[in-house]
Amino acid sequence: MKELPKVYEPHAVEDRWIQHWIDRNYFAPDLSDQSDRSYSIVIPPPNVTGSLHMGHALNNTLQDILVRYHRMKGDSTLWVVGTDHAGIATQNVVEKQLAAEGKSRFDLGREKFVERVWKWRSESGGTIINQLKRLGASCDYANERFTMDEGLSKAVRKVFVQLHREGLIYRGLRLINWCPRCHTALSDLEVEHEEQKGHLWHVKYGGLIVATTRPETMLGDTAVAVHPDDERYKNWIGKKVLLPLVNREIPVIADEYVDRTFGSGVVKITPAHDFNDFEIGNRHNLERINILTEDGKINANGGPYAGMTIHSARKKVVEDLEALGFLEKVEPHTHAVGHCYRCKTVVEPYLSPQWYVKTKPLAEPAIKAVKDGKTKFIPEHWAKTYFNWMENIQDWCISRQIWWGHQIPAWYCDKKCDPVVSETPPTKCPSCGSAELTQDPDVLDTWFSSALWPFSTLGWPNQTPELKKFYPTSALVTAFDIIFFWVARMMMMGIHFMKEVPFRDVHIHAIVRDPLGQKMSKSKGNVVDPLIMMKKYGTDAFRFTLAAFAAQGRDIKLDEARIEGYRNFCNKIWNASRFALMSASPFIKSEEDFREIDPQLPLNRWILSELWEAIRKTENGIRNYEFNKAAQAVYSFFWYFFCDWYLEFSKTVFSDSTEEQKKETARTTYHVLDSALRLLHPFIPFLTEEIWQMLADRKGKSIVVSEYPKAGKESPEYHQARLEFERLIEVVAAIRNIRQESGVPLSAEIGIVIQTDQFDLYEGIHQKIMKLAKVSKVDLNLSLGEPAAVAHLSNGKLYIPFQGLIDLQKEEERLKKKLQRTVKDIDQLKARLEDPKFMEHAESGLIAEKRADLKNTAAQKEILETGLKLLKSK
RNA sequence: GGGUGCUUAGCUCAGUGGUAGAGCGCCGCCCUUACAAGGCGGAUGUCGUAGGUUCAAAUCCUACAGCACCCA
Repeated sequence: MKELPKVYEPHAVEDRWIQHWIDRNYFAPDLSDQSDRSYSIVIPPPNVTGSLHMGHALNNTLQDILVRYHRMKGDSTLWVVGTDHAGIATQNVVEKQLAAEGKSRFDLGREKFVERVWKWRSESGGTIINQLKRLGASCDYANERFTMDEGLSKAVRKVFVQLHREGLIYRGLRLINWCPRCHTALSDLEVEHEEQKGHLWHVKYGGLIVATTRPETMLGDTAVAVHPDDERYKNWIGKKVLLPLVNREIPVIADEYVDRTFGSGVVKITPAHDFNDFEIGNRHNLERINILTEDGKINANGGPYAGMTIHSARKKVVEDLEALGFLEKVEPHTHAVGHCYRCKTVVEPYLSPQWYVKTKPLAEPAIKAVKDGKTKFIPEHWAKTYFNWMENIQDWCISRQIWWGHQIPAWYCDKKCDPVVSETPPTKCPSCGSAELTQDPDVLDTWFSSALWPFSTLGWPNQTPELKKFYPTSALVTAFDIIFFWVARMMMMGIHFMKEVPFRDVHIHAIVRDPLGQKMSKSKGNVVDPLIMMKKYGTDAFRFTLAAFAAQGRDIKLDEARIEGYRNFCNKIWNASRFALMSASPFIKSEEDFREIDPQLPLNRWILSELWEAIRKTENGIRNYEFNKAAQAVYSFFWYFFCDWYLEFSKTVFSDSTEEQKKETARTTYHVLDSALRLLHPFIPFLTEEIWQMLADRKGKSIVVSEYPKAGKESPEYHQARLEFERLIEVVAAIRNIRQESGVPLSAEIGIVIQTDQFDLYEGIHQKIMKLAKVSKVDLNLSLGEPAAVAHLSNGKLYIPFQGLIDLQKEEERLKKKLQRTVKDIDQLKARLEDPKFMEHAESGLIAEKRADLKNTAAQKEILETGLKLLKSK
């Protein structure tokens, strides 16, 4: 007999097992496996600067459930882990460190700065990986990847060069989104639009009134535009107006783009500082006047305003306009302003030469792949979001003016020939032969390398066994907010370079929100730290909570009370196991005693059949990404069927049965517990391993690589056992109800009588009724000698003779309450069955069902009325 | 402006055509030798509003309201 503490203490257990699993290499894929049963997932690589937040916790818990499940199913399973170099974010971190030392990156120079980032990475970059381990994530840690690894960098260069050769990467001078703080271009996606209260200034341009939200950009105006059909301004088209303050003559042009209803219907055109204006400028061949520096200050083109920030220039321009009488009026106005997704600085449209990916040719096959079902979104409706973006995709600006990242493999010669794009540094310019070559100083967008993640991590461009076995990957698990950033781009690159989609399934899961439903963010200060939750309630309980919350199509408002509830569940598992070890272990010698069982007792057959049902439901849930359903199935099986009923019933066997029956029940207890642990293991890895090891000498094997439980076939005998236990539970519940509601103290001994014509159903279960319902005597079909409390059973009637124990008043109330409900039910059922339309249209099975319901309810009513009569006769 | 999702018990959420469910909380009774982080019993809902389809609607359709998010 083994003795365990009463309360489960998770922390020591968690630390011990994760290390054990890693040491034993359980998470490594089996490449020698010759079958084609493989399962692979690549982790959405967390930023190397990151630390585990709720989004990671949920994302990786779900992946781990999938991966552990498939590993137990015997699939050759690989979960690729690694981090993303997170160009701008990481550079910001190190620049901040430098700033604290009073230095900038320019003081160090590029080479020294990059060295410094690498140093930072080797010291602090492992944080999030360690946190993943604490979460129990069963990744292949032995083969951790990093987007700046030599192998992955080689893939990046190869992709760049090939796309360039194919004309899918080009360099162009266009407007880009410029972050004046990060000093770099951003892609459209990296700009977050936010509604802001601003003003609409109405300014006199000669005889015209122009409405603008950004008066300072007038320094770069090269036209004003009206709608060609706008009668008010027909005569102005082709004329010139004088730009105030700047005193430059600019043309009045006509363009369909102008919204006649906005402001005065006349807009200023600043081709170098507004995306729409840029397009208009191209159409009308307008001059582009850049008025900003890279710091976001007014440059020399701004005349007297040069050197001012945008903000102060705006203020001064407005003041000057007003002073000179050019300001017609000012209105409050709300408009969307773009901010840098990394540092939240307002971004500026800025004219600058950058590298682009021509996305349309890549997007088309990526759209088709989803339409053809080669990749499936789960839930399906996210495909719409994907299509919507892909079908309207813009060319992707991939160059960044920072130092940390993959430097663009393009070189320029001193003669200004076309750039040389090459995987290795060229020695001379192929056009002019010059050996004076300088590499493009820019680096690539971080998402460029993440787009290659599903194949670059598997060794591409080398044809490795991993690539062969695990590409395409089985599933990608992520949140909706990076469908564009990442999922779509992986689709494009994967299909283009591998000729095959990067993953079969894309499961889009919820976003974790705070209790008020707001997105968690550091700036709002509403973040719940998963590490604190894990510490407070145990990692297993925390993981189970996330799974239980992970219903498709709804965000998660994290409620700490739920975590506490599942902490209690873990404790329940612990104590049920404790009981099993105490009561059943004397009958168990080894695994052999409970691995295969063929029980004869209905009790044991019944729990097996419930176990199988739970296995089917859990497995279905996992396979369909319905993690909440899977969690619910395994939770209710364990707590309700196994603990509340089976273990309680088993006590009657252990206290009063033959040795043979005890042995069978012990073996079943172990078998069911062992299976339940394996069923729970993908959700609750640590606790299940701990107990699984206690059940028997596992000879060094781990539950991690144990076999996933299988649902057995339900024979007629098992079905019979199930019916018997449904009856039994019904009787016990009825007795308990009477006891409690009619005020019979637990200490009081009561006897019961069951009247039934299905004798055999109740014959064998007296002991169990007596034990669970605290009954001292059960008689079958005995004629009643005295008045009794009554209850209806599916196959008979239950009587509890008053014996002076039942509170008559309370019993009357109980009966009346029940009767009331019965009468209501009968009325409803009758109305249904008497409705000719219902009888005409409803399926015959349903009608039969309703008839049976009515018969049953009528019998119930009858017995309750009998009960009331008995009371009166007393 | 275009789009998506949500609105069910006090709270957090399941529930895609047949008499509304779970956890937590609440009200009783129990320290019954696995577990008080527990056991047993109980109460609780015009399923956002208004129409429509249907024999039958939380569930399908339409409109509206509120909330959240995405895109421009």
